[in-house]
This record gives sequence, structure tokens and C-alpha cells, in this order.
Amino acid sequence: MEKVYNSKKIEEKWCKYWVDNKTFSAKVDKNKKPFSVVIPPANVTGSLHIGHALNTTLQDIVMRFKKMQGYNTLWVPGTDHGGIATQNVVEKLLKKEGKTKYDLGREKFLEKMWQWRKDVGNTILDQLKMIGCSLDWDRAIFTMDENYSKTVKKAFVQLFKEGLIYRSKRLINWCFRCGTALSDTEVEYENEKSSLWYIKYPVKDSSHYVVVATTRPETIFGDVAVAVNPMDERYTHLVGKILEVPLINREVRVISDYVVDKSFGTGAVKITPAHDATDSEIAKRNNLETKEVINISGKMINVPNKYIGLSIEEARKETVEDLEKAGFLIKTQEYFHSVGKCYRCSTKIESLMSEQWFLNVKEISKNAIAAVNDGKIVFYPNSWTKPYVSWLENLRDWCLSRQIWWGHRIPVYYCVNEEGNRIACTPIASLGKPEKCPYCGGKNFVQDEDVLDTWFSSALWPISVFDWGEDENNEDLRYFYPTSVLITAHDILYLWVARMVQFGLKFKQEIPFRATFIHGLVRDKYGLKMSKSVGNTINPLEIVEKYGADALRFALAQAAAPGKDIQVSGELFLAARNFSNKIWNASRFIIMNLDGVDNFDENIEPVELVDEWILEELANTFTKVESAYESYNIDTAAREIYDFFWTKYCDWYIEFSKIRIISTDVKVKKQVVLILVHILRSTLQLLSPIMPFVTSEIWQILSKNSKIIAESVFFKPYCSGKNGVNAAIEKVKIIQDIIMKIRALRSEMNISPAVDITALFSVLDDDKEKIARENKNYIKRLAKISSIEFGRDITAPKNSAMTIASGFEIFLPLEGFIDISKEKVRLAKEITIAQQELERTTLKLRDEAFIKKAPKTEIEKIRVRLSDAALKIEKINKNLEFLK
RNA sequence: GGGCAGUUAGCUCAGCUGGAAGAGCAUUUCCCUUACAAGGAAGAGGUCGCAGGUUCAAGUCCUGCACUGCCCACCA
Repeated sequence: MEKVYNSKKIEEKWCKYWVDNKTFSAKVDKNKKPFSVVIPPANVTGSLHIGHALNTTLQDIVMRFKKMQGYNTLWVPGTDHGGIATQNVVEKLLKKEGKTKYDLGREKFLEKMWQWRKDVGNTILDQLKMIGCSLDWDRAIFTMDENYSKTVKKAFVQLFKEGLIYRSKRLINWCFRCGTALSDTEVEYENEKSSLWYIKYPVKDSSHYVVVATTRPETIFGDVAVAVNPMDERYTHLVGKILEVPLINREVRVISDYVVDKSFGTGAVKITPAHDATDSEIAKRNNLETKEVINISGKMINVPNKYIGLSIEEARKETVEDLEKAGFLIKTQEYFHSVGKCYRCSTKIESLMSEQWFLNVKEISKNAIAAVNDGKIVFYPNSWTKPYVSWLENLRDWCLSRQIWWGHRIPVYYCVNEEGNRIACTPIASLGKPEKCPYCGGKNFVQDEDVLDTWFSSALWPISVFDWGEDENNEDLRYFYPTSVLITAHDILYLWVARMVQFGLKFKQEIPFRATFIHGLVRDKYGLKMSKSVGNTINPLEIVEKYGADALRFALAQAAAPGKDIQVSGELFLAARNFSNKIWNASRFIIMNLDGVDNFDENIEPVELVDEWILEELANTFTKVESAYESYNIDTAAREIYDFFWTKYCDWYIEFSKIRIISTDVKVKKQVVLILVHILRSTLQLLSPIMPFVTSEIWQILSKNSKIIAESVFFKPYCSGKNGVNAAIEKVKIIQDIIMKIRALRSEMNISPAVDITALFSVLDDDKEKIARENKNYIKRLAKISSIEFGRDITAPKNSAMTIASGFEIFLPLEGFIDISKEKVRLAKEITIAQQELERTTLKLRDEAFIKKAPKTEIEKIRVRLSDAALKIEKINKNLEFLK
């Protein structure tokens, strides 16, 4: 074995092994309980980023843990076609060639898209293999695979036939750059500097006017009213009066509506129903017409000639100038407000009127809320429940159609005449092209040009991966559905998670996953969102290259406190890399000492106190780690294992064990080696979900000495810890205390380990003497002293250093090595600390309320502390006297 | 405007049902001790955001405030 852990070599080997051997492929097995998870499908736009790494690591940890517990685990991989996002990527490539998608035409462009998908679509899956994800690769699915399409079409047609999908012209979110409508959830809001213009609206046949504040002066051409709050006394007398819209002299009425905020601007708002969601609501309530002034190309329409065809920005500039010239502009104010942006390209979103396909979400939302209220869906952490419910409660109908080419084409067909022109006939939703129109008997059809929101197909993910489109009641679906848990980041709670619940309940009458674990986002060391443009991204593959996949996984796992975003920097991974090396080397030490041990599966027999101790610690660790895994507290699990392995097993037990390791008595050596191996193997198991590579490698090496060779670390039945026995732990604390006190003394007195020292132990407690005597050799070795003499009322030898350990006054005779003045200073410092302790505890015990109300055990603890401090002071004082 | 988190060592973060403040990194000193210098030993470093309250006892529970972040909202 190499002295330094070579992650690269070993990880490559195991990656290949797991994939080649289909280690993680799962089939229906009625004798075993299923544990199934579907991966959040990554877009085929690019490669693995640190967020994916976190997400898949957490999932893999859960999967591997469940596998060890004996579940029939299935983790389904896949990728998403990523509608707009992916189309944008390919459009950008075209742009480099100086072309647009229109130069190619729909068919050619789609060919290009598919080529892209073929070239890079599996990159991410390959990278997931590299970080050890235990996915069932044979089941890898893509949201535009043929079978997947079947599910999508079937779902659409069903919703259509039930009347839940309908076509309507209404206010939608439009991205001019992407050239498509977006759902409400696809708009992100950002605060932006803008202006607030105050504009006069003259009252008809009067010299009075109403001042309206607006951020959208160019939309005054679409004004159909001015609204005030019914309770606003400034305007009560004007309600119902006629105003003249500046520049066009349109007559509009002053109306009152409760949503108008008296305190905003002037308390009067212009109503433009065609380009503002609130205005649209007000217009509906007040039966106002809708006047569109911006079309989907972002150009002005239905406006005075001089403005026609202008862009929004141009029109705004012109309008403001004209208003100012005509004396309608009162003032302009700098103003910050949040502006809707396209979540894929950050272009400003415009609200405008457009005919689109919508899904009525009323009923499916109600069911999705009920699933949470009935406890069928549980969020970890629970704080996500409220946002989830409130999102569903306020949900507006889902705009499903997208005016792009890449995606599932909407399975709606229109009858056309011989010339190919649509004829007025009810559109038909159908899995394939209809043969004959049931309404008009026509036989010629054209399919709807639009595609579905990519999230429509994503919402069907848990049923699609099990082929619901082909057979609604197939064996996989019956066995693996509902899936066991969904593990995902919180940024797609609404876009994806809530919709899967809606659709799962709708199409399968059952929730898609029993539990939902929502983790945080990965941020940089300053807490900023990682983005390519800022240049603060951490590439997980570089981490793998540099530190290994295990290190990447451990670092992320350890940092992933439920529900919290995590900040990462290079150092985080360095520490994890060092941990994998520590595991490697501790194992190496044990493997070096396997001579004569040819069977690990003999019963292990603890013969020494330290053996009992480490077994108790192991049992405690098992209990803690197991429940941490079970409750998705992955970070706790990682930390517990780290602490046990490094500070208990390596720093103490292995050091203790060396006495017997170097023993010439084969039997003695064998006994301790068996325990060392047992602890190591147990830890490897505990750790294997988080660090599968290094643990598998060592497990395999060790398995050569085992009669019940397990194929892989995670296939061994999980052993669990006995609990609550801590007798040896308490005793070993005494040994450790003695050792640490002597070490501290040596260190402070600068005594080299080469110096031979006989320590004098002046006994203060008989029970502790017994323990120390029995473990004398361990104390000697770890504290690096040559011999120990026990005695009672020992007076300090000349020129010695002293310390108080649990149950002993310890003297180190250091004639010739010790600086007496230095020792005096040290003891004086010790005594000050002890005196403070004495004061604190004395006061506490004098507190009547404390004595009266605190539990007996607590009082006893304080008493012990007091007497310890008193004893310490007495002994140190005595020694100080002596040093004089 | 509403909601949810967070505020603990120089940095990144743990601290469960309240009983003497923890880890990793960084830092200081010593040590290449035959698993590991990617290591070992010892140390230094915190009035646990602020102000009240409950309690014998509060980092831990309650209230208010401040700051930071996130989400939601009909920010004209």
C-alpha cells in the first residue's frame, strides 16, 4: 500500500467496477422492501456544477445507507431537455456562425438540437459516475425519450378532455429575447433603479387635474381609467368624474378600488389592463376594456402615429419629452422597484395580452395542499411547509405553452381545409394525429406550433420514469411508486416539487414521494451565489481531480446542515482530503500487522479496559450516526464518524494497541488486531455512504482475511450498536486525564521525550489507583515516561514538577532539566485558576435557592468540583512551599 | 408590506429535550516517536448580535430591537 492515499487511481477503479457490474441496478423483488428515489434531472445544457455535486452526494448517501439496511434500493438517473435554457445555448452557438434559428427553420434547428443532445447530453451522467453515484444506469431516461413523450401526451390529453386545459387570451409574462410566454414561476424579480414620473390628468370641463405617478409613462396610451382608494378623502369628490388622458385626449373615468394604496405616489393610479397584472384585475372588477399598446415584438401599437413601431424604451423617452413639452409632467423622481426578469436570460419581462394554453390549477392545488395537511408529504426541514402551501393557495392558472421549438410539441390538432388554412372547429387533443375530426369530419390537420413548458414534463418525472405512459399499472410503478424521498434544493420547490405533487395525485391518485428533503444552495466563501459571470464558481471536477471524489463528498456532506445554504472554499475540501488520507494510513497500519490473523470472523474478546472502552465508543457512535442518517442529518453523521475515527480510534485506541501489536506473544497480538479490525470495519461501513471509494478499497483488502467475504462494503448487513453502557468510558477518562496532564507538564517544561523520567504517583483515591496500576503500561507509553512508582503521602523530590490529575498528585523528578522559577510561575497560575473555581463553587453552594431547587445530582457535581479545587490548592501550595 | 432563516474563536460552522463554551482551517511552541508531517503533542484565542423576561441556573426557552440573507406580495 502506498504511503499516501491515491484517490485518483482507486476511484477510477471502483467507478468502473460499479458501472460494469451493474452493482446498483434494481429489479422488482417482492421479498424485499423497496426504497426508491428519482434524481432531479439535470438540464442537458452543460456539465456538473457544485450544486449538482451536493444534491447527488446527499442522495447517494441516503441510497447507500438504505442499501446497507437491506432495502431494495433504486435510484433512477436522467436528464431534462431543459426547454428554453437548452434552446438558448444552441441559439448562441448558431449566433457565433452568424445565423439565427429562423435561418435554419424549425426542422433543421431541431436536428441541431438533437445533435447537441447527442454530443453533450450524457456528460453530466458520466460525471455523476465519477463521483460515485449509485444510480441504476440502465434506467437512465431523458425527458424527450419516446416513452417519456407518451406520458406527456397522455397527461395532456387527459387534462384537456377533463376541461382543465383551455386556450385563452389574457395577460401573460413575455420574454422578448426568448420570444415566448413564461409562467409566473419563471419570472424572477430584481430591484432596479428606475424613475417615477408624475403626470397631470386634467379633469374634463374644469381647471383641475389629478396627478398620477407611474413608472410606465409609455403605457398611458393603454389607459382606461384612473383609480383611487375608496377611503381616500382627497379624491372622493372626483370619483366618477371624467379625466383626459394626456397626449391622446382619451376620456377615462376616475374609479375607486380597494387595492389602491393611498400612501403611494399621489394615491391615484393610471389603469392599463393590457400591460399590468394589478391593473388587469382592477379592470375586471370594474368592467373596463383592455387596450393593448405593446405587441409581442416589443413594439408600440394602437398609439398615435408618431409612436407606432417604437420600442418600449424609445416610446418612453418620446412620451416623457412630449408630456414635458405639453406641460403634463410635474416631476420625475428616482425610484427603486422590483422588476420581473426572465429566469433564463434576465431580460425584462413584459406583461402583455396573448393567446396561450392554460391549465386550471384549482383542484390539483387543493389536493396538493391536502397531501401535506394529511401528513402524506413531509418536508425536512419542516419550515418549507408554509411556503409550499401558501404558494399553492395563491396559484394562478399555469400558462403551459411556449413559443419555442425545443420541447414537447403540444398535442393539439386543428382542422384545416384543402389549402391548409385553419377552419373554425373545436381543436382536438390527441396522442397522435387524428384520422377524422369528430366535430366536422375533416381529415386534414395541423398540429399546434407551440411546445409545452419544460416543467410540465418535469412534473411528470416520477411517473414517467416508471413508464406510466405505456402502462398505468405496470409492475415497476406498483412496486417503486410512490418513491421514498425526494432530495432537492429549495430553488425549485415551486417550479418542480409542488407540481410533481399535483400531477402525482392527479394521475396516480397518490403522492410521488413520501418525504421531501430540501437542502440549501452552495455559495462561495463570501456567501454569494455562484455564477460563471462573477467567476466565483468551484468546479467539482477540479476538486475531484485535486482531492478526490470522497473528499468532495465528505466536505459537502459535513457542511450540509438541513435547510441551510452552505459556503464553500478550497480549505473545506483540503480537510476532507486529509481525512481520507488518515483513513488510508490507519488502515495501512492495521493491514501491516495482519500476519498470523487469517480469519476476522472469530468472536472478538475484549481483554483490556481500553478494548471495552473503544467498543462502547463504537456502539455510541453507531447509534448516533444511524439516527442521523435516518433523519437526513447527514452533516451530523459525517461529523460523528470523523470525530470517532480520528480522535478516539486513531489518536487513542491505535496508540493504546501498539503495546500489544509489538508483543512477541502471537495470541496477545492477535486479540488486539481482531478488535482493531472490528472497529475499522465497522467504521468503514458507517462511513461508506459518504466516502464509498476509500472505504470500498480498504474493505476489499481486509476481506481477504475474512471467511464471509462481502462483495462490497455496503452489502454487509448493518450491525447496530448496543447502547447505554459507558462504564469503561468513565474509567478510560481517568487514564486519559493522567496522560494528558503529564504530556502538558512535559510540554510546558520543555522536556524532550528522550529524557528518562520516573513519575511518582501520590495516590488520592484507591479506586483510581487500581485503574491506573492496571493500565500502567498505557500511561507509560503514551505519556512517554520510563516508570511509575505509586505511593501515599509522597513528598516531592527535589527539583520536580508536579501536577494534579484525576485521583493523583503526580511528580516528575527533573533534576537538571527543570527551571525552578519557571515551575513556580506555572504553579502560581494553576493556583489562581483553582481559586477562581473554588470561589465560584462556594458561592453556588451558599445559594439557598440553588440548594433547594436544583436536582441532587447537580448539587453533588458542584460539591465534587469544590473539593477538587480545594485539594488542588492545598497540594500546589504545599509544593510551592517545598520549592522555596 | 408579509413570511422564514441566521447572528457563537481571525475565517467556515457544530452545539439535541436549559446545568462548567466545541470542531475544521489559520495561529504559537515542541516533535520526521517504525500508520499518517496531508501527521503527533501541548497552547493561545469567545462578556455566544443588543435589551428585557422566565428559571436556582439561559448560547440553549419567551418578548422586543438591530443587522444580514432568502422567499412571497396587486412596490402604480
